[in-house]
Amino acid sequence: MVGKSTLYDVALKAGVSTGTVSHAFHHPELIKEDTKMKVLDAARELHYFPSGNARGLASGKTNAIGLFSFDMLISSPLWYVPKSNSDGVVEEPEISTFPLYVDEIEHGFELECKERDQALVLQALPNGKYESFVDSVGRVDGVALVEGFKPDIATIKALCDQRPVVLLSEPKSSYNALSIQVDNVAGTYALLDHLVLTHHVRDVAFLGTLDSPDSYERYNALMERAKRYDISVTHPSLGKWGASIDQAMAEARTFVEREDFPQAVVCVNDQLALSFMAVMRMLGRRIPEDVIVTGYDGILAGRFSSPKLTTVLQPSQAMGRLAARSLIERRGKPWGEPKFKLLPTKLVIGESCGCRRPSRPSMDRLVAADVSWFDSIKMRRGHNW
Amino acid sequence: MVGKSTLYDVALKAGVSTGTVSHAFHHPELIKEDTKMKVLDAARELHYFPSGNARGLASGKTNAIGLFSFDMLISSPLWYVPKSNSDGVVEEPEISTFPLYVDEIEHGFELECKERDQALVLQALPNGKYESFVDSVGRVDGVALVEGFKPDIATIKALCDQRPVVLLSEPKSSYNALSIQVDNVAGTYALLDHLVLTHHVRDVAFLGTLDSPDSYERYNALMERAKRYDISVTHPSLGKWGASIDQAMAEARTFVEREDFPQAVVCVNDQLALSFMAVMRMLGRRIPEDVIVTGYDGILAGRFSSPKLTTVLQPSQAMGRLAARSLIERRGKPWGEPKFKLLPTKLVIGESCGCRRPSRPSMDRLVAADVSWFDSIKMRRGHNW
DNA sequence: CTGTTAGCGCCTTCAG
DNA sequence: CTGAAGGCGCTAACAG
Repeated sequence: MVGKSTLYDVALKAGVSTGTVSHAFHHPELIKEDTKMKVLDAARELHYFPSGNARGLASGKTNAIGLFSFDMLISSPLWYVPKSNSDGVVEEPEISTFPLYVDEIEHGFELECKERDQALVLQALPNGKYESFVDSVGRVDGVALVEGFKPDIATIKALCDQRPVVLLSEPKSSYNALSIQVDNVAGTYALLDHLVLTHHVRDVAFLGTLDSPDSYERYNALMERAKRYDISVTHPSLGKWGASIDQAMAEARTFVEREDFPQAVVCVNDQLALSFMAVMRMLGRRIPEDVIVTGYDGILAGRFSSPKLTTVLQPSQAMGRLAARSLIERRGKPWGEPKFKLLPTKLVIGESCGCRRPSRPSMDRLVAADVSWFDSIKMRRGHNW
Repeated sequence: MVGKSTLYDVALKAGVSTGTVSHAFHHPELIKEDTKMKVLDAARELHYFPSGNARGLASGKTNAIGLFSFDMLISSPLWYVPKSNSDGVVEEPEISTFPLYVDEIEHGFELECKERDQALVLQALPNGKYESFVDSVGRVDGVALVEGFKPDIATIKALCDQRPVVLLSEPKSSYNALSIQVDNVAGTYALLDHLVLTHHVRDVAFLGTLDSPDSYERYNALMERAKRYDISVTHPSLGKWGASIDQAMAEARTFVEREDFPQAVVCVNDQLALSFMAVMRMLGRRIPEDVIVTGYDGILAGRFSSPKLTTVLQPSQAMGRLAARSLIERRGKPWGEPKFKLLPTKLVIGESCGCRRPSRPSMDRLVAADVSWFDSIKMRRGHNW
């Protein structure tokens, strides 16, 4: 009863051989309808759940693809912390979360898998932990690695020769993998063009550490474009910004008092931009009147911030979908050569750059704007409302 | 080079036996430091990735837990479709998504797995497809099933005797599984109390099909509580609401013209509530002036809708976390008896019930309200800003 | 059409 | 401390 039954049990019960049982599942056309039914019935009665491991081992594939990240993927969301109301009515017990950049990638990945009926294994690997990485890789037919991975380079390279690998947010490489990246350069150019041409910005600071390919590209592109307008770009250190809110306030205080405090602050991502805006506000500075702030990524929270964040939007979901699709289509076959795909970015004008928007986004716009919104809602529970 | 190397290759290269290699990985204390290093080096040089399947087969565990849903999990999000601006400035290329109820559950599940360094397999199963279900189960040591599953009852029951199973949004059952549900009754009571006592509602309609344990409970609780106040509850059919927006408009039109059109509409979930509000608005009705609308779940979109949605909030993330944690702690061992856990709900007052809020939620509140928001942001990229 | 059998890659006693 | 060997549950030839 409690014991798990195996293929042998099924064969025994059905009075056939194991080969036949296997055929009944995978090559039903090879056996008689009659015996097939016998087998299926037996399996059902025994509550037979085939072992995925044994299957995989025998057939040489795991039948699953992976999305691994070495850092904080799936992790800390952007909290929305409700304050208890002045009249005491509202006191929400659970904090809501805004999906971030990697969440969107992940979501796209999942959507694609779901639509293709693919199993997906998600794993967050402790950064730099060689063994866990090596371990996990053996569990999937192909894997997408999210930016931030820094295990042994040679290992990654070898992996690319053994199975299909997608490198997300990575520039063109010499690995036999598919690297997918967004067009940071075009996005940055568009951003600076807007700041300069529309808002007459003459000096900007780039905020954020250069610790990923994206951040490098963004910084470099900004420097590059700045030459064209002959404007200055500083890159002030954030110091202990991330240590605590007090530390961030301290850093911000020194920053605003510098005589080269800029007209515009280009943050390396939306999270930083949002927290920077918040801290500025706590210091009594207004945005965009006192300082213009922009971000990168286009996360949902930025559309509901006040002021609405001007940012360089990335097709994060599309990125995730593309990764999954590519992996699935390779069916375990590694790329024989380096591949590269550049996804477009798009400048999204908010209010934090000084533009005025007609109104705050509201759910009114949802339906009014596009019926597909409605269609998407109704899908969820199989039209059962 | 391209061939995947196995344990044998490593043994050969290290000049030891396969058993020793295995020991080097799993029982290093049993072998000499010296030979261990030899093995590890060999493995590294060969870029040896152990087969998860073989490991699992030999050790009898998959080392992963699953989150399965039989329907639309991970699926259609609530789109935010940006309209291109009147001044033509904004034309956002990608639609953003609001996470829904199941997304929050999933997120909690993932967070818990990540924190515990657990691999997680996600799979959306075609509803009622017995085989794919049976297939997928063999890939994990334990599984959480999201509401909406309707495969062979006996199969589920048998599964519960073989591995740990968590049933989400399911009432107490006789299965040897852990069922987790939210307190719909208390939530509904609180909701109706508020509507009656604060807004003097005398008649309400319950909107939504009764096709899940939660929906039944909500409806029943509403009926029950209504007795106490001696008010009437209708349950109008939504007809082809989900078919298209035109159909929904048509349904809504007949509904508003009924002479028993109620003061308040209690929708079975937030999505329905949001789309109902949208459709009402398209028909020229105001909310809450013309009709009060409420939902269930407490999804993020409802906090940014206009008017802000009054709803019965569920601790969805906590539910996901609890499921994952329970599964991990069982380590493949099935529950020997039915278990049940009831999670609390909380009435969240918005504006759609007629209450007035001091202000629209804005990102200002984020920091002002709670420093933990800041802390949560900074975590993301390992403090590297 | 069905049965037989040899692995798949690894782990784990059990000898040595 | 290390090597040898059986077996985990299933698939896929290959016979019959």
